[in-house]
Amino acid sequence: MSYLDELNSSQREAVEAIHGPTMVIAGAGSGKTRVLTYRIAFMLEQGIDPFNIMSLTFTNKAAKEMSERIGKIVGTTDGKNITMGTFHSVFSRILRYNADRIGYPSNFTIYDTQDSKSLLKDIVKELNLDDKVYKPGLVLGRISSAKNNLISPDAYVANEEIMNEDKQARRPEIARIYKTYATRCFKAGAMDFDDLLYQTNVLLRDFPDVLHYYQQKFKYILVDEYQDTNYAQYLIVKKLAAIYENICVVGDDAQSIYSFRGANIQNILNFRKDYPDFILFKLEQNYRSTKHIVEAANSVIAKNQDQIKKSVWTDNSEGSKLAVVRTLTDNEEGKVITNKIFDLKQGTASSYNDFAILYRTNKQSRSFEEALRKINIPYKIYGGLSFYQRKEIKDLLAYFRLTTNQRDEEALKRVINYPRRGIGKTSIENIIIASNQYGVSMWDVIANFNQYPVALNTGTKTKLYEFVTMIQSFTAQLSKINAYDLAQTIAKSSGILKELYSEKEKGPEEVERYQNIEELLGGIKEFTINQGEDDDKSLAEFMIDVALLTDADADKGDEKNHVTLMTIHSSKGLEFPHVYLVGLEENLFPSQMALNSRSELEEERRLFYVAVTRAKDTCTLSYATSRFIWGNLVSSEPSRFIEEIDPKHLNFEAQQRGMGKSLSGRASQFDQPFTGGLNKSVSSPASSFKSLSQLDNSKVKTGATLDLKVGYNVLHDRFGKGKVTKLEGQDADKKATIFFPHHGSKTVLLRFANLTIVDVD
DNA sequence: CCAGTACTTAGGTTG
DNA sequence: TAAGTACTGG
Repeated sequence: MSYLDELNSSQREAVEAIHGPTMVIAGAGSGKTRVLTYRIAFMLEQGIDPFNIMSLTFTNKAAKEMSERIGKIVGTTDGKNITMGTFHSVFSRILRYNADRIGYPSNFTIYDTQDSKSLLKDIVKELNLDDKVYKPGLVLGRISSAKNNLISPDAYVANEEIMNEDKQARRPEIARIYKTYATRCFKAGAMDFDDLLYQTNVLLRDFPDVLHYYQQKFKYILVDEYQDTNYAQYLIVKKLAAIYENICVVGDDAQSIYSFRGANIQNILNFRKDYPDFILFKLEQNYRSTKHIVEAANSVIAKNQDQIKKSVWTDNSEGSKLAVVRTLTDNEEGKVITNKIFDLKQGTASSYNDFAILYRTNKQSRSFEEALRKINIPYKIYGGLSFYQRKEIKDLLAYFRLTTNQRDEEALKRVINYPRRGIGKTSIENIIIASNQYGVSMWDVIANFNQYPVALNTGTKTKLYEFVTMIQSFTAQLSKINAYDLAQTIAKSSGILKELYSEKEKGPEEVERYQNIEELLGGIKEFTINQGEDDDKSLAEFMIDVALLTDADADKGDEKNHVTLMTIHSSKGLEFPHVYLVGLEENLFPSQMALNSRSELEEERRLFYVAVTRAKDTCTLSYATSRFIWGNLVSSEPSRFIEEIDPKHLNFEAQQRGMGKSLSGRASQFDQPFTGGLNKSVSSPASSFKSLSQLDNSKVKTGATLDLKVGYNVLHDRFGKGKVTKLEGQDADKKATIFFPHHGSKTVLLRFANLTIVDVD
């Protein structure tokens, strides 16, 4: 029972109330994760079977942290038997078990956002709609919010309010796109991220026996970050908890920062309605931050109208006031903050891990990155392109996806001609047309030409046949060899490894790509054998979760000594001794787009609250009086959020001067107009000369008539001397693959390449 | 097929 | 400005 002694009285009450509906409103830094983990430990101690517990989180990061902490307290065996993870991962597994009920294969693919957008782009084209009006991201957003509110394509058309919204936005065809999109996903045996929640709802709605089974299994349900759940998630939880009502939700309305993508604060109010006899616990003591920080944050959030009343307080020391720093430009902001970090680190013997720079938008990272690099401070930027989104990784994964699910159209489109095997755009379009015509998947078409005739020439059919046979040979090995061996086989036989290897000479980016592939294969190797089970894991098993993984899963235990740079959104749930909250300017934070309505402005304010409460010891606020926005220097006003802080918690620092020599980069370009505009008059005549000289270009190429043979040495205009290694195509399409010592292997069309034969060795 | 250029567009982000 | 895509000339 020793761990219970580590809790304060309200924490302890929240831990011990394991029966019936409970809601825990947990202020920032109030020990929320501790309560959740101890609560589970307490349940097990009371004899509750871990198989009957389900604990849901909103992010991978939170899920991982929770599972580690629980493992430590209750031991790994019990820990493993608890159903724990994000909504998406937990319900994707349940969907796989029951896929046949709703007409999906159990090995359905999960489309990520890129896949969804690429499919939507195709559909917009096929329906002959304007791709400027129906931009993939925007359309996906509409579809996503429909699914999050459990609105099917048919219900969408029938819903007047929604249809009117679309009409007024001059996008009346979204309903049609949605319907086509849903059909295509289904045909491909694929679910997008929103489907994982939407289809779970369908499953639980249409199959009472399935619902009953999971109601009995999950007698105890915990939901973290409840303020960030959307309607689809809310309803799943409500249904599963309907019999036993042992449900505990934990959240903080003041930290709700995802309403822009469907999170619904209403869920907290619904909870009161759904379980009138629920017990409410409030965790109000902050253990993280100094008094100045807690009270500064409180004074700002008090300006919000929509909130559950609570008073967060702390027993910690008073600490120092929040510093407010003003700089002239965004570049100077980078330098000043960086120097402050350097000085504080020297003065306090702390580690660079103790520092975080938080910003509203990802693109603000640039000036800090440059400044940190200049004075050699190690840093790590979170966010941006994740490992699993990189092109080379997605390419190889597409082969894996196709191996486990041939109907996966996005995977097929990605690799059908990568590495190049002479299957062109027109051929692919014809295959898509045929697949729509026959109502089958693209794979069905290319694997059964007899059954589904397509407009393709024999040569292309032969190439497709080879491709199909290759994939089938991979599939045949799924149950025979382990994940790592099959992954290796695919990487080699598909030609991807070779392709990347041959590009390695080109430059550091190509080398990195090759290394990324090696890293992925290494990760699969670890997955295959590391599990300690009797049997090796298969590639199909590896693919189950891969679409749901993020960078947080990729870099394992990276305890390097670095300053952290991230957006405020991704900082939620984290804490740092020293926080630098930068770019505090009107129209940036709060974002210009949030100024239209009170509710949007209040979400920005909650975001500000989240940012300030990440800090344990010091918090520095900074803004620049001018900043480059899309190439123009725009002057800016300090953020209203600074004024909203009770000034007794603030310390306005004198403006920093002479930090760097000259304002570098874009700042000096700003000076140019004042120095006479000379640069302008230099550059434009030069470019007009160039276009004049292009006009009288009358060179004529006759390369196609060259009688080339493999082994000839030839001279190319641009690449110099090289040796012909391969010849293919007829007449106008005749092309040669030539190895150039300085540029690697290139394939050129003879019609265009101005080749001269040097010798015929 | 390759590479250079003209043109477009620009929010925060998890799974 | 910067990055990404579509187009075009060789």
